[in-house]
Amino acid sequence: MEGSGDHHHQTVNNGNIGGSRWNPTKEQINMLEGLYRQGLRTPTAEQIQQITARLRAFGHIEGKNVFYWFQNHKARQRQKQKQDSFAYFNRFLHHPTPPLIFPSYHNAIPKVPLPAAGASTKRSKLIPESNTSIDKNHQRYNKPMHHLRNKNDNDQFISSSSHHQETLELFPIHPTGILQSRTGNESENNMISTSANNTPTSSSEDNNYGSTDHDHDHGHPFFDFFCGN
Amino acid sequence: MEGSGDHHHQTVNNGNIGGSRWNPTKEQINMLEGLYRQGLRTPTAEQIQQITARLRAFGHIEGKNVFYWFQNHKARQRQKQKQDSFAYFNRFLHHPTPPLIFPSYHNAIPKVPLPAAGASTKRSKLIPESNTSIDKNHQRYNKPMHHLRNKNDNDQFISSSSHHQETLELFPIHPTGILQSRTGNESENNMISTSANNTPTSSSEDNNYGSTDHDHDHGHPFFDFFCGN
DNA sequence: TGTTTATGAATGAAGG
DNA sequence: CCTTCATTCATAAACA
Repeated sequence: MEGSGDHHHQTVNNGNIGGSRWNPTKEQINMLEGLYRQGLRTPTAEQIQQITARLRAFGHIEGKNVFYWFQNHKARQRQKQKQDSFAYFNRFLHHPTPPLIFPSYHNAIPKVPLPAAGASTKRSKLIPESNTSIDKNHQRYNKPMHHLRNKNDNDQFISSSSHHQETLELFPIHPTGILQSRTGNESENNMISTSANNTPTSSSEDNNYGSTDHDHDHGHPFFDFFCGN
Repeated sequence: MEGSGDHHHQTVNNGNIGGSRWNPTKEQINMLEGLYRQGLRTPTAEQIQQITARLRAFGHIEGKNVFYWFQNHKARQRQKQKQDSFAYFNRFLHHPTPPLIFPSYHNAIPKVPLPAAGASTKRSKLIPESNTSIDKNHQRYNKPMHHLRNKNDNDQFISSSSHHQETLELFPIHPTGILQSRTGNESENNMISTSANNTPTSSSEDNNYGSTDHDHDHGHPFFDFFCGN
């Protein structure tokens, strides 16, 4: 029925055409919201598959649309709610007259998150974590520090400069022709090159080098800019 | 007009000031991508140092930026690949006319070998549990791919091949009281909790489930067909 | 029809 | 490495 009229200028793109961004139909949005209200926050892959499949009956839709929708919706509900709670809180501050006490037996609490509820947002951590650790075995960069940066040259945290090495071998001006496999040996020159005949040939299996290289089509020097371009 | 102030209008923050998050310049991205295509996936500490040093010539940048960039880029490229393979795989599943009959489809998805890439997919992890009932349903949507202004018809996502029956529980019509899947078990879920009396069925922010009738386009509970039961 | 708002999409940054 | 959150960008939609 709803499809016969379509008078609600649902705009175009429902038919998947256009190429612009996905524009959900009312039905799709209703369903997504319904799911969200049911508690669905971050659907799994399977869930997304199912949702997408069902929603497809109402118009073009892809898995990523569902994924993004939930991401955005959750994030925005949260931020909106944050503001609300703030306003709510402010109201209390400005209004020393609470409307009424919540009945204890009736649980319809408006759930006020209260921005500063102690252990709130864990993301706002200020942990005194001085990361900057290196893999003991491979001298690998481990989680960088998130804050407390020098704003200058704080990159030295990486290596203890125990062994000096060519500082700029990473971007050789001349095509050395060898694609390094860092990690192979700290002593080795852990730098990539702009070579064309660089086949990982993975000497070391652990070396995460050409494992899934499905997107590298070496054939031309990419680093001309490094060299001068 | 570019004489001395060769600052492209790359939005802001390229000058390092501001304190916001790193906003890579085009040059920086080009170089990073170039390195990536050359096979660099997880640069070592020294490599990061060098890369950072080089890229700093184009704008403010820190080691952690490079570190994160590689991590994100790698992960997202992989996701993209997964999406593609899934779309490819799904094509057969959805079409009543597959080029050939499927050998087995009960469980354990046959890792489709990527239509366009030779992805060896040795990373495993991405799926088949097949046995052991540990299945905690951990397979999540791995982020959709981001096609650069390119409209593609691929959707779907990682599979996980879990033939688990959770399929039906995804959309419970009636408030069973249990959250269909893992959703708010991450601890942080949603801060609120003034009373700690949170009902699992209803998330947190939106507690108006079912009755607010803001979604009445169809004359039937939108989830009954979702249930597909 | 130009401006504002809502929201899909992308990605840097972390946490675990 | 994988998952998730926060920000931001881009643009269709809503509005006056």
